[in-house]
Amino acid sequence: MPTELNQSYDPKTVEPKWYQTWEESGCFDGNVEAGKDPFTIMIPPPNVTGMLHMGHVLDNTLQDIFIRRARVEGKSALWFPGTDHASIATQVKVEKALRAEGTSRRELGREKFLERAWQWSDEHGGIIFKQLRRLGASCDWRRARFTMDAEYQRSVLASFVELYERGYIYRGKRLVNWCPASQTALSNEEVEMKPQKGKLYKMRYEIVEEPGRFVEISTTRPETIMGDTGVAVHPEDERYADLVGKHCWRPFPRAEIPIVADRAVEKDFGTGVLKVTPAHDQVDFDIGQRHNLPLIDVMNPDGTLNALSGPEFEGVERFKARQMAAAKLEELGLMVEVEDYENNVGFSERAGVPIEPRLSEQWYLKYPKVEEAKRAVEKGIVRFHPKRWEKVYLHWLNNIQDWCISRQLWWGQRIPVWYRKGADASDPANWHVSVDGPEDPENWEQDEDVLDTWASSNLWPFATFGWPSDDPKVKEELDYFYPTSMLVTGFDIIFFWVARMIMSGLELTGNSKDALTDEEIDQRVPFKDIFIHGLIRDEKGRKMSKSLGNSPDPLDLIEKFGADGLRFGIINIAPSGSDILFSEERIEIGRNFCTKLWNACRFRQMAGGVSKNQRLDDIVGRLAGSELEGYGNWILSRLLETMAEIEGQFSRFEMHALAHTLHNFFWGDFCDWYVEAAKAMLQSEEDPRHDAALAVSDLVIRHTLLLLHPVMPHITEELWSSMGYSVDGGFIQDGGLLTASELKSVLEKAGVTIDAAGAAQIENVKELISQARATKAEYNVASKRDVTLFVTPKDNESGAVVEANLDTIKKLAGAATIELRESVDNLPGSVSALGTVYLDLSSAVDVEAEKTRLSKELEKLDKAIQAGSGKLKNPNFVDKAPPHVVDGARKQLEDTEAKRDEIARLLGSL
RNA sequence: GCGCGGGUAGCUCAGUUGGUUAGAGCAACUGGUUUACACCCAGUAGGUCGGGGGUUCGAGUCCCUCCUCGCGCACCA
Repeated sequence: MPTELNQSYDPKTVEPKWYQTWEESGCFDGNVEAGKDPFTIMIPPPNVTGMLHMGHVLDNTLQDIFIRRARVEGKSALWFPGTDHASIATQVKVEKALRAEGTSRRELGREKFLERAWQWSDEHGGIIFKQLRRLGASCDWRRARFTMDAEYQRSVLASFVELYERGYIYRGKRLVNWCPASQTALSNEEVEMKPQKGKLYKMRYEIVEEPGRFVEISTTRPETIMGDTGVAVHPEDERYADLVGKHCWRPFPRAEIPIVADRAVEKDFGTGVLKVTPAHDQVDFDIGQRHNLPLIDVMNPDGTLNALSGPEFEGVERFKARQMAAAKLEELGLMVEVEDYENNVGFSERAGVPIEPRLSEQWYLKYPKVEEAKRAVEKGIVRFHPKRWEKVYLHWLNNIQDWCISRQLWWGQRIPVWYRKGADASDPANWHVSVDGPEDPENWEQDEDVLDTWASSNLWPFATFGWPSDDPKVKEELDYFYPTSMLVTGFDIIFFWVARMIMSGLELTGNSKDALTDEEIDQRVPFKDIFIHGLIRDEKGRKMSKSLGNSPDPLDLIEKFGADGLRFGIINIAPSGSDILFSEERIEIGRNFCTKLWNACRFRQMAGGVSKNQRLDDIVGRLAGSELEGYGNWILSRLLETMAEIEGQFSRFEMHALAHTLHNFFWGDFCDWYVEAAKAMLQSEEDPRHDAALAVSDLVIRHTLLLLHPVMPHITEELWSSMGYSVDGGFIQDGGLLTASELKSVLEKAGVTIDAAGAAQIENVKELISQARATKAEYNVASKRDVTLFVTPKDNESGAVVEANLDTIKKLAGAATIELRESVDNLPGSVSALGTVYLDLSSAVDVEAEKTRLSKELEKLDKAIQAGSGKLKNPNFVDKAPPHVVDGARKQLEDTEAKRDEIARLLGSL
């Protein structure tokens, strides 16, 4: 039942009301529905303890738009929500809390620590779900999954076991990126290279075989001298050729170390001599391997030096040790010089400290189906939007290295490997790898480590459904919803997450196979379209961050602008694929648009009779048979154009343009022109156009609501119901949005035809009105509503159009009378396609001002004519350009010349 | 070093395959309460499309080159 709208729109009451109604009704539930096409999006799971920030607002608004559009189109839409345990991030937070209490995870022990972590995630978790609800996210909350749920954990362990059995997972001892703060290994992707200002120390080592002779060596890390087990030069470096095979003295602890030749050394850098510390540098490690140099690890896991570095360094923190080592070199007279130096240092992304290459034993994944993952994108089975991200993705895959998946953390899925007690743990014969563990656990010890967070989230598109399982329901749902329709995320996790999901989907969602056909790829990929959006930055282009305090709380913005206002605002300012400069001012447009929509509907309600709105057929029936008047024809043709435009924008993922299209159509075309023109027809109920004008309004509003609903779900739902469109209390999502061509044929079947030529005439009428308004403004009578206008029509047809639209022209231009004349002299006028419109001034015309204005216009037209005629005189243009372009140019020139002549005449008549 | 993206009105951005006199929103300015809306209405002004060269009948759009800003990857101790 339609209800009367309040004077102003209040999102604070309307939005929560509808959200609750929706959720209670189960209308967000995504179910297998035979006969309906599925449309699935898996949410990029936010951190379980995370709070909603602007990035989430953008990401989830976009997802909700696609999901709700799918529902309005009659698909079975499933938006699958959940949260990620964020192993390292969460553990860091819990440990921080423990430190504040004066304790630590080690003191607590694994079991107690995990209790605390669970407690933490229970307390802080779920907040973001509430916030997403407030934003209007239409997730199927029944299904919400957490990556630490028992069932999900089993999926993760099952994937480990499966990949192990298929030979992709192995254990290896090598240099890893070690984070001394979190004391865990990290993957290459978790290391961020940052330029650092430091020192380059040039020192000298004495040659053992030639006392008194020294080689000079540059280093940025003197604290690792104690781990040096060699010195290397380039094999073709003549300066040092005679030294290769000899030895030099490592100053402390003093020892002889060999001089080797290796191609990894850059001749031209520094002195061309490299100190080799195999245990603390990747390049050095490789050199060491090639020359059988021993490894001396001089550091503890926490970044302090150990006993091997000598008594005076033992227990000293690494940066302190650097200074001490430098001082000691000075003392020994071995320092040659120290200069300021900037180089790139790897930082732990989470803990923010420099990582330490460290030798340790870890679990690695050799990525499966790399070739297929490339092929999926190269062949367009999986498509990035914008397309340029394909290159980034492929580049990463082309340089892919095995992934270190074990973490020395406790919060996460514990690696499902057991080692036989008392046996050689390095021998796989003594391993037990399974989801449930050995049957005689007393004889085994489980691996202490957990898996990298991303090693669990990369299963998200299928593990959430219960994979792997023999349950027919799981199979049925996967068959129906998987591969999912699209993924919406930021470019910052293309490597971390997107690429890995594709590879795990390819490997795990079917039988073990060495190679896949294109068809198999098509069935196994986790999604078909990847919509990559930019990051939100502040108005100065800086990243939003807590420390800068430049990140607004989305809930404050919702308070101010409403969730719908914020949603529209953020989409409206988000250019496709590049970063978004956020400013609150730019969100206002969303709130203003809500208000406009509300008021336009309120205006329509005041005219009465909205109870006849229910079905599309009802409205179309009210139009049937009668011929559409000009503006009605025009706005309906604009509606069909707009609908078609939006269909294209959805298919091309142009959400930014979508917002503009909707805004322009509803505000610029419907409110500013149609409604204003319709006022003239609504003035009297006897006006023969009265009922049709109402029906046209109803048709436009109905479709605007349907088109806008994905972007602004709450207000459109409220209006859908208040304006009487709801059938038996049904939601707008069941409104059955037709395509532009479907709607066109529905109208045609009812005898309502949209006439393109008629619509073009109205565009001309609009132009004439604008010209009249401009002339009035020029003479400072813009606000007078009783002026007289004269029109000298261009031809009979134009005259007829003006006659036919006389009352709306009067209304919209603000004139009491309009007279059609053969000619008019001595009055200011403007030229339009239909003819010249003059302003009748009772007072004298400011001839000089008018001359200036017209001369300026004349000048502009002359320029255009010159360009146009020059073009047409050019035989090359006439011969080579396609005929329609030449005709267009000719027509253009004629029109412009006519306009020029008319203005010249006006000017002359003054 | 390799790669990607941007440089169009004061600001933020559109500008499909090259084809009318390059658009929008905001800000500015002028004038306004008319059957909803000042979160409004009407109007005005503002751009040699980063520079240079080329292809073409025709270039904001294609090619080359340079400048400039941002980002990613790699990395020499």
